Amino acid sequence: MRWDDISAQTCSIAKATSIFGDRWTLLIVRQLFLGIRRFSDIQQSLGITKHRLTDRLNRLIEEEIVFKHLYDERYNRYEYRLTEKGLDLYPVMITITQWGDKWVCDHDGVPVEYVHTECGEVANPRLCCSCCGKPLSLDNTTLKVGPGIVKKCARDAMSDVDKMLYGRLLDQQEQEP
Amino acid sequence: MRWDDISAQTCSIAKATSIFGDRWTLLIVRQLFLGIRRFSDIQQSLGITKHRLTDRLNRLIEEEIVFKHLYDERYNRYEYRLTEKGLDLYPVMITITQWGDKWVCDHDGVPVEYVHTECGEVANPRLCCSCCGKPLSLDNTTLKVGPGIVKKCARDAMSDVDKMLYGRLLDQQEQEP
DNA sequence: TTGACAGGTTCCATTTTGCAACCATAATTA
DNA sequence: TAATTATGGTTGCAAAATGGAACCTGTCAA
Repeated sequence: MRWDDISAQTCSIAKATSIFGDRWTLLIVRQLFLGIRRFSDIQQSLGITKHRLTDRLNRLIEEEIVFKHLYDERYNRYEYRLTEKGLDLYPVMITITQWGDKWVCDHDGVPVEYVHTECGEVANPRLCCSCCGKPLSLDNTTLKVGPGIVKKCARDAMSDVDKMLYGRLLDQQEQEP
Repeated sequence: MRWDDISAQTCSIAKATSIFGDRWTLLIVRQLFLGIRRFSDIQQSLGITKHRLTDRLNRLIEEEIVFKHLYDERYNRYEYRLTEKGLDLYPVMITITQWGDKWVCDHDGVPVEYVHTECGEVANPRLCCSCCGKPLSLDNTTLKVGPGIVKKCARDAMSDVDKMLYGRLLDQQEQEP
């Protein structure tokens, strides 16, 4: 499978991977969240080559995750900022951080903590059900095929990849309607 | 910066990126979550070459995210399963899926939905404060340096990368104790 | 006028990936 | 019994992505 074909898949993780599945992109986004926005600051703080950084930033701009903001008209200087689509990656950054904090952290402990300003406490974010508010886990959730697959199935437009990925789920749901 | 140096950083996102920052690893983990566990099934369903899949699975085993499980003694056949460390990636998978569903989904709609079995509804998972239970967002959270940085700072052991990343946060907190 | 800085681009070597062929073991079929 | 198939790989080479260093352009500051 070629790289372009991955982004063409129905799966949202595949599409996200086609954007972030490389050495640098997620780290660049992290810098932007931390307020490191200028080309040279990002470049030096990451130790990425200018070449690669130019490339990745352009990709992020193409994907409308980042935009260039003129912060100094006299000098014609730009900084890179997250769009709404980019800012929406906040939960992803948080869950990755938490996984890393738990499993790959060094003995000194967690490097940063999230504070919930409304209650003033360290937040320790966790995923909850938007309906009843209770915490979600692997044990109390199941997967269900959504409209994206149901529609494709109805008009016989499922790709081979889709069939392998979601076929089992579809079969289950057809048996117990 | 070389690839090995990235995993040596204090930042949890950097460490996670050093594991998942490639074309395939996250997609392999997705297959495992979906119950696609055998070498040839993963290989065919992803369109990854055997070569690469061997490589990535071994890396995941090294990182103790995946382990080999003998499922047929007669044939000496193994399947790949997620360890606790691997299963703990569930929130990451969910938040990435949600981001993808919102921003890069095709017009047919969401491919899969998460159902909360306790309340029976589609879950639409969101991050909440473990202390007060209220939803978290970029607007109601702030970052604070944790023990990992405080300790390194105290014994003057912050790397240059750490200083650039967390220096600003540290300064802020020293000013307003 | 010289130097420095921000923000790149160009060129080439190195590393990572993709593709195809091959291999070993065990089971199944002819 | 011999040939074929399935699983789970390994090997070798070409193609693509990445890293490193040098170079370029526009602006300002000394």
